[in-house]
Amino acid sequence: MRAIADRIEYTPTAIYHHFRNKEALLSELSAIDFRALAAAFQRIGRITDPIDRLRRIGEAYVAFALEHPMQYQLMFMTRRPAGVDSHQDIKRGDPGEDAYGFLRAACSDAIASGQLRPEFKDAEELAQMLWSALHGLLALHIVKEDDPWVKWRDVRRTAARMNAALMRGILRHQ
Amino acid sequence: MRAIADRIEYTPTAIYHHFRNKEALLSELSAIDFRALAAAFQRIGRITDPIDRLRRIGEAYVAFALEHPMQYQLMFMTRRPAGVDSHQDIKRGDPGEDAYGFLRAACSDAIASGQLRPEFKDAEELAQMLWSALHGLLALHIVKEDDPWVKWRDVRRTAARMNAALMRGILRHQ
DNA sequence: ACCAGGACTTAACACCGTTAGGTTTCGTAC
DNA sequence: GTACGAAACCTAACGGTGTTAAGTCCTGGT
Repeated sequence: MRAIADRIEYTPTAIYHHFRNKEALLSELSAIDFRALAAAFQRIGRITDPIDRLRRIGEAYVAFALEHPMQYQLMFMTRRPAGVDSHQDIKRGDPGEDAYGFLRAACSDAIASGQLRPEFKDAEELAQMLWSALHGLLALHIVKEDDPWVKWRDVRRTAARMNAALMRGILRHQ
Repeated sequence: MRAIADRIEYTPTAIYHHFRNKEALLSELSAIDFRALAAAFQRIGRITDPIDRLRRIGEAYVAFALEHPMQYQLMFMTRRPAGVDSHQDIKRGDPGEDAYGFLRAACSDAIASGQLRPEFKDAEELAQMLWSALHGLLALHIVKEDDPWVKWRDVRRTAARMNAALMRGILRHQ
């Protein structure tokens, strides 16, 4: 808070007239970033083949994380302590919902298209699986970037291979 | 540090006679946990089929993370700020190396067995892919446990599905 | 008996998020 | 034109954090 105050050339206390506390400020920043991710997904549009759409979502997700690593950490790698929402918040839709909803919809469409193996019939579970896999690569790369015992390969390439393998693994044919 | 001091009924400063600082203490705790994970992997043994071995490693990894979530966070979800090693440390093998090495060896064997698709010929990359995918699920589940916009499915089941899909996706036949 | 060194403590430092209380600024109503 | 209320902002301080300087105590070896 003091560092921010210095940067904006105000007193630390000034910030508290605009945000309830540090957590509220970070939540707002995180919400902005979530809207940016949702916008990036929206730009993909409703590609008719849901499988292709899933592939594109994966690519866009990796690109976003690599282009905005700090934001990515804030959004997906720090626990946000369950907003107490002291003065009854409008409780408007969580901004994370949009991006996740876009992925879930694509998963739902993919299931409906009948191209997936029969064990994949829960869109929520499928979405969590695909999302998590890519997240793991990005998160580990950030956290264990300079751990000597892992010689990191190019993340973009590994992510592409992972995405391809995962897609092959869930598809009914081939 | 003060909380730890309270628990062990010593003064905070007493800790500094055994550890250079908080980071050194956490590093040591992390190292202990890494040795425990390596031991769990060692217990799997050298199953002859490397594919089966990879599957078992994945299961053991998930089990470890779910049984020791705090330790998992310390090991894989917090950045450890590149040990400055002021007074020349013995630089003995990083304890994380053992567990990761076990996985990498299995990947190497899998590649050598010729059962994998031709694009997978880098053991390091393959290890990072398989490890990351499972890590992502576990990490997101911890961080986004009570975010309202994700209805989390049973992690163990999702992990099993992910593992299976990933294996199918890297295998040459089927 | 001495003393070197380890184990431990007291007191304090600088930093952090946060708050109580006071001051300034400014748009609006009379 | 003045009064007023609210917003914007500041000073000073609180309690908490990791950390350190300096001193005390205890113990084992010569």
